[in-house]
Amino acid sequence: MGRGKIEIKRIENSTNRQVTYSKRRNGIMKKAKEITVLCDAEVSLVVFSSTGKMSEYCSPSTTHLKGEDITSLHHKELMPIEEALQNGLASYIVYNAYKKVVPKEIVRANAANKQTTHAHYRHENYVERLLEEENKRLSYILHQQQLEMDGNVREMENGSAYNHDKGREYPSSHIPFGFRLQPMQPNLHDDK
Amino acid sequence: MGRGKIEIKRIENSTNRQVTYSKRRNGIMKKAKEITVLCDAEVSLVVFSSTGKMSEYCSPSTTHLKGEDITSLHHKELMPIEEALQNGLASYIVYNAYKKVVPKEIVRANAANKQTTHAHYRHENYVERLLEEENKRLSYILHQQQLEMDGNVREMENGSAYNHDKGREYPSSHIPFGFRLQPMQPNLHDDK
DNA sequence: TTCACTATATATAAACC
DNA sequence: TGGTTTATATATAGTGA
Repeated sequence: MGRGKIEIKRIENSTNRQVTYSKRRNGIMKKAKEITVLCDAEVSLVVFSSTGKMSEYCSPSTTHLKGEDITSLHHKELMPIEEALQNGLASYIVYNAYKKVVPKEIVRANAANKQTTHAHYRHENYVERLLEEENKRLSYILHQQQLEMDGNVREMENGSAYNHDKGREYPSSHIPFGFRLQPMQPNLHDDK
Repeated sequence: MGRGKIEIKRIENSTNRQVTYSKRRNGIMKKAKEITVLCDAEVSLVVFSSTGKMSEYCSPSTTHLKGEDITSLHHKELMPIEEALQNGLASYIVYNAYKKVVPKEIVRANAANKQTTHAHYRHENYVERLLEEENKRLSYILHQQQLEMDGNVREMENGSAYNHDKGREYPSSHIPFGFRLQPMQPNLHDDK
C-alpha cells in the first residue's frame, strides 16, 4: 500500500518497524471506529507496540446500562457472566489484563525467540488460583480458630486453660455443620 | 474505498450493513494479523456484529510463558497484575467479558435508542463485589465460629454448655490477634 | 450469508523534515 | 518518535449471482 510492496514478515529495521507500527495502529483504530459506526458493531481493540506502549479502542456501549450500576441488572442477565467467570473465561480475560499491565520490558527481556501460540490457555486457572489463595488464607484462619476453639474446650475439660496444642488435626466430626468449610472453588453465585 | 464514497454513519439498509460488516470485519482482522507480524506487536481484537455474532483475534503470545504456568512467574512480574486487579482494571475486563457472554438479544431488546459512552466505568466494582460476597460468606462463618468459641469458653466458665448467645457483638478485644478478620477488600497479594 | 468482479477510495511505504 | 508529500498497494462499495 505504498511506494513499494512489502512482505508480511517482521520488519527488521527497528526504526522502520516503529514508524510502520504507528501508521498501521492509527489505521486499524480508524477502521475499528468506522465499523462501529457503519455497521452498528461493537469493538474492543487493544494493541501493544514492541516497545510496550498500549493503545486501545472500545466502542461506546449501546446497552440499557446507562446511568445504572451493573448490580441493578436482573439476575437472568448476570448469570452468563457468573457462569463464564466460573468456567474459566475470566482467566482468559485476565490474560488480556496481563498483557495490558505487565511492563513489556520485563516480558520481552525474557522472550528471546520463543514463539508460542495459545500459551494463554495455560492461564485459565489464574483467577481461580487468586481466589483460592484468598480462600486458603481465610480457611487457615478458620482452621486455626477451630483448633483454638477445640483447644479451649479441651482445656476447659482438662482444667488447663493455656496449653494450646495446635499441631494435631481437628477431627471434622467435631466441627458444627454450619462452620464446615465450603469447597475451595470460589462460589460466585452464593449469597446474592 | 469502493465504487463510491460513503459517509461514516450507520448504514440503514440492513442487508448492506451486514455485507459491509462482513467485509470490514475480515479487513480489520487481516490488519490486526499484519501489524502483529510486521511490527512485532500484540493485538487483542473482539468484534460483535449487530446481530450479536462475535469474532476475535488475539495475537500469539511471545512471552517466556511457553510451557509454563503463570504461577511460575516471579513475584515482581505478577505484581502489576495483582495491583490492576485490586485497582479495578479487572472490572473493566469483566465488562468486556460481559459483552462477550451476555446474549445480544437481551441487551439489544433493552437498548432502544439509548446511546451511552463509557457506561462500563459503572461496572468497576463488579469483581470486587463478587469477591466481597465470598469474603462475606467466609467472614460470616468465622464470626459464627467466634461466637461459638466465645460461647463455649463462657459456657465452660459458667458450667452451662448449651446456652448459646449468638445475638450479641463479639468484643474485638477478645479475638486473638491471629484470628482477626482482614478488611473486606480482597487481598490478592498475601500468602504467596 | 458468501463469491466474484471492478472502479474507486483509502491506507501506507518511502522519503524527507 | 510525529508531520509532510506522493506513488502505489490494498480495501472495499456497488453490483450481480
